[in-house]
Amino acid sequence: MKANKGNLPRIQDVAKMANVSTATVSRALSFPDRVSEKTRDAVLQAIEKSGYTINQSARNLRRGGTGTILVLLPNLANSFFSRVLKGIEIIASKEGFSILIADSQFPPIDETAFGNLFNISRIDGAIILDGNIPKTFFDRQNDRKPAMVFACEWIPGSKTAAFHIDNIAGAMMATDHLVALGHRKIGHVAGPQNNVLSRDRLTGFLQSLQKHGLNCPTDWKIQGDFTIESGVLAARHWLSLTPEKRPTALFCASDEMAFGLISELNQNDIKVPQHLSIVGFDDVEFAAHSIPALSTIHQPRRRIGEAAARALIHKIRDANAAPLPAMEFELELISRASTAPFIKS
Amino acid sequence: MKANKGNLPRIQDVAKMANVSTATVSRALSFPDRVSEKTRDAVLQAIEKSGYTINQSARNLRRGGTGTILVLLPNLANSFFSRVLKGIEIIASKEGFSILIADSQFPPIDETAFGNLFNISRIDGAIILDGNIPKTFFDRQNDRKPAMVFACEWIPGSKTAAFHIDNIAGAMMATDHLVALGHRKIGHVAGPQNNVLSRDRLTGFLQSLQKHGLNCPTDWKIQGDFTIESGVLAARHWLSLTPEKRPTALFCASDEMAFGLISELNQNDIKVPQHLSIVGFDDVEFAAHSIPALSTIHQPRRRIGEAAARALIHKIRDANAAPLPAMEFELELISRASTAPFIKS
DNA sequence: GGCGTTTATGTAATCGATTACACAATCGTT
DNA sequence: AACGATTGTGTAATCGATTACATAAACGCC
Repeated sequence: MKANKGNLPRIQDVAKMANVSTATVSRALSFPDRVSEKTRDAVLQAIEKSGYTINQSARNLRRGGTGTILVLLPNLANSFFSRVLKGIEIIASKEGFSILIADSQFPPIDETAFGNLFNISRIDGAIILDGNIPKTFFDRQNDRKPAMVFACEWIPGSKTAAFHIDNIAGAMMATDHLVALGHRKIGHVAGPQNNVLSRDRLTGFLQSLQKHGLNCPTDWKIQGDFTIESGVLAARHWLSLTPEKRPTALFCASDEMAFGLISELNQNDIKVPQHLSIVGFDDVEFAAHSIPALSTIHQPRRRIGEAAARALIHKIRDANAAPLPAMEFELELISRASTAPFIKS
Repeated sequence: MKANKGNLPRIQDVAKMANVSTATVSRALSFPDRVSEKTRDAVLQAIEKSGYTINQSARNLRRGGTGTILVLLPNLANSFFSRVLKGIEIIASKEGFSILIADSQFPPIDETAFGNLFNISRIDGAIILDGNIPKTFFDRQNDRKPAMVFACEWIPGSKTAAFHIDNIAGAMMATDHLVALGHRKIGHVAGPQNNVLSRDRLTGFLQSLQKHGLNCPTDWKIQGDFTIESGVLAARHWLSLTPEKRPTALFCASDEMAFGLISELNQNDIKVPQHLSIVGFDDVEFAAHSIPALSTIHQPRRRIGEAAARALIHKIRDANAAPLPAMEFELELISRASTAPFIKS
């Protein structure tokens, strides 16, 4: 009944109520089948009655963990990532982990800040959604590093487990779709140059073209950076081409860019899909409701987050355990109103 | 040089290196002016050389805190909230707190889950972005509760500090804008019924109308719930009215709804702003790039998150300290292309 | 019935930092 | 010079849960 000064019941209080030792209470919680059914019930009842909840700091201290995982994302204020984050959150909270969130790009962090984030005394592991973190960091093998997994992005050649879709396949699906609609002059708005996603999506785009015996002049490969603004710039580039030299369809490496592109074209009285077909990538929230509704490649963002979190926690709990089996994330081409059959003019 | 088995330097290792006691090391870190300059330097140097970092679990256990704050938001996969979250994250990580994120509405949580989240042995405090959490929870005064502040939303009548814009003023600005453009038949697409933001925005809307001697028939008050989909439904409602009985302008309580509304109207060959002017609320990312670009009310989401986090941490550090002074968050009417002067037809 | 095994539980050391208390050295004042 | 106040530092208890080790009881088998 009476608790200690801090007013919160401790394991001792529960032990007293249930007439057992603290060790037994601890075991009843951590290894229920190590105690007899009778005592387990008594303990659970005492816990119920006292309103006891475990003191995580004490447990973490004793167990040598921190109970928190770091989620490093390029930009939190981006709904693409917040969906993934949601998947992570679902698993993490179910498993009793807190989340430490950090943006790597805004504000940009330097390597020292980086070391602080990854400080093993603060976190048990990290989920990294940014393939552009300093490589030197990963190469350091001398000191203790927390468990890590990648999600969505990754570092090519790294042995760290990575959870992401097959971006090459996705880009091929998108491009195939345009070809199937009869387009032969197809361009690409690419993501940032040093990014793995951009690279793979470009590769998939080119592979699809090659498969169909098409090619893409330099003029039709437009450099972007995934942002709406770069989509606007891409539109200006397209507009700057002489009309007969314009592609009739564009594959954009992100929905955001497609969005900015369409917006700017609209300002200049170019209609999508009548004058130009456009496919995006990601199927973000607004894709279904933009004008016109955007054809795009859907990827299961929440499931990716969940898978990454599960794998990380698995690794944290047993560093030497076999990694969870690799996962396939299904992709889907969502054909909406921004793409239409090519019509000879 | 040699560390303990776990391989991480502890405060003892630092103490030994600096030839002082652990107490002194601890003081050098927590109360730098309680130790002489000479020893402080020695300690800092030892810390530097050993790469020592504090073990948060141990500190938390001893100090009786958890070092984590709960952020409760209605839906993480919503860029409005993720911007606020970013502000929170900036302050929290600067102050050494981890964040535990929870969605209150998706998946919905019951009162038990709620109690678990707010368990004081897991968190030091909470920032609540959802005004719809169970009232009974707040009324319980018997047991220990963590420190709390509201952000964006709040519970009317609650004494808990709340950080949010003046929604009534914002709604008035939006409505005044439509009136200034010459509109006299103005409708409103409201947010969910049990929501404080909806309520205040409706109030501001009505106050503006009254100020200008206008009124709003029931038909022109359309019930929504802040989502894109409910904007689509609002469009259908508007379309169902006989043309001469339609409002010529609508104030939408959220940008999302305005977005869905415009999208659906567009499907039905109604052009914004030629046939109907529309103002939104929040100035979310895509507002500037939708077609047409959306006129809306801008609110400083990140600053709200920062202010809330600062206030919460202040309260956690000293429960009895005077609360930080209330803040004013500036609002701004952003006039874009979705609103146009009323033209007699 | 006796002995090895399994099962259930208790005792007490331990994780690493903080801080109450004690003590010594230095300072300021008259 | 003597005494109280101040400053700087060390010793050791403490936060609460976990777990290695010990022990006791119950079981199984010949």
